Amino acid sequence: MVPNRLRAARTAAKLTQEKLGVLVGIDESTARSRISQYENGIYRPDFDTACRMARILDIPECYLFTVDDDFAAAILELYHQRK
Amino acid sequence: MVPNRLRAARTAAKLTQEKLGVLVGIDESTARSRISQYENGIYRPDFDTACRMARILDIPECYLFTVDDDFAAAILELYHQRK
DNA sequence: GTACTAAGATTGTCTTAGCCC
DNA sequence: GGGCTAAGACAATCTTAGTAC
Repeated sequence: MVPNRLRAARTAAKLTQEKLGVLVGIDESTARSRISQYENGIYRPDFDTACRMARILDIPECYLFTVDDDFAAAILELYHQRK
Repeated sequence: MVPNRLRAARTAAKLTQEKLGVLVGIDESTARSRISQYENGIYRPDFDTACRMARILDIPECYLFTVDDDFAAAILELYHQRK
């Protein structure tokens, strides 16, 4: 997962790290720590967790795995066109 | 990573599991085992390995992380349009 | 030759318990 | 409140060695 994509999508959704973590099913005692580790590139979530985050943030899961910024933007467009 | 996406892209590229593994920098003594484990969903590669595989297979890395088949096809189209 | 798998070795993430602003 | 991080606990992957077709 690309750490910056997660942070960008979370702040766009106006959620705190803890709120996002709890919404995807992480225990509230560890949600803050884990999301922070993901956004700072210390650790990577497993694919299922990434998919749940994408669902909450209303983005396609593959957006979180796109390195190129322009291609990432194009994917978001494609996603909203199809909704 | 979605195991079937990797297998589909590898067979489309007409590579054996071992050949793909070696091309992405995995030692030839373990390449066969690891790619097999990835394609059968036993283990998941780390993101860097997935990106190197995508590069060899000429697909966007995010294609390997797209669950929906139709959206995956659309991403491939988008990728080839932009090349 | 090609693909698959069990199990110990290895490397990763997760939780806990704090910290700073 | 919101975000970040060190370190031990824990769970994942990787390598080895071998099987099956």
